[in-house]
Amino acid sequence: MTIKKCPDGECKKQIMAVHDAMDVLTGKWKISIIAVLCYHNKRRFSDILKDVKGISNKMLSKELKEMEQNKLIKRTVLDTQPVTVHYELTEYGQKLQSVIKNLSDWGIEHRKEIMGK
Amino acid sequence: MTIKKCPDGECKKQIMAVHDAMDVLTGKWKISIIAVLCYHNKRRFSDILKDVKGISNKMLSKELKEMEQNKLIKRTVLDTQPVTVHYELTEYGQKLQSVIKNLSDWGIEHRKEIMGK
DNA sequence: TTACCTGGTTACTTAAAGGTTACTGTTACT
DNA sequence: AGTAACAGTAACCTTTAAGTAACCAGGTAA
Repeated sequence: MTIKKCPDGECKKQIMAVHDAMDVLTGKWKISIIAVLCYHNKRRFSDILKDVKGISNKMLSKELKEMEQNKLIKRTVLDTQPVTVHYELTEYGQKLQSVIKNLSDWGIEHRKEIMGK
Repeated sequence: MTIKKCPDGECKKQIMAVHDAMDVLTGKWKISIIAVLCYHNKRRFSDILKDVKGISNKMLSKELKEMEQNKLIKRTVLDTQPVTVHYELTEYGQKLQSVIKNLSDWGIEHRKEIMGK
């Protein structure tokens, strides 16, 4: 990567786009939820509640709703005895994985840098 | 990218690393500040204040301080008439650019996806 | 009938992030 | 003497994010 001067306006678009992406990833829980859904392709509400340590049902419900609106996950209601609900990453949501990998790689380097290498 | 099952513990490390990276990038202003410092290699406090629209001196001061602690930027006090201070990305901070590029690319796709393609 | 499971919602409270305004100290200009 | 630029600080207030606890509806099983 080289430092490139933005041809006027380009910079702002890029900053907007980064913020769009960040909106989807920020908060205390979203990344953990995405990770769970990477690991177990399909997962029920109460399972995710157990997988993501510390999250409350309120927060989980809220985050899942947001992520569904953002088309990152798909919600499926199953016609079982006590109704169960499946959540899974959409094909599109799975594209986040490379973004997350990238962040994670930098984060690992960062920790080394700060903690003293 | 394929969905890979984490060999136990790997997942948690990755999630931690992503959160480490996010800590550095979240908040309303940090990405804009980094962008400004990408564009003009060196920049004074009052200039950044003008470049980043809407930021207050309090916030700018706070964010710059944090970013300096995280070794992303370098602060240089110049011995001029009214003292001026230069801020610039460290070599290490410049590595964030590929991360930001990645986020931005996904963000652009995301906006298309949500707004209706 | 009472109690429990699932997947939530609602109301209330606390903690963190961010905004606003005013102020400091230094030098220089008029 | 008064004002202005620079790089911040401090005090105070508002907004947003998150936590806690109770509750609800539909169905099951004892």
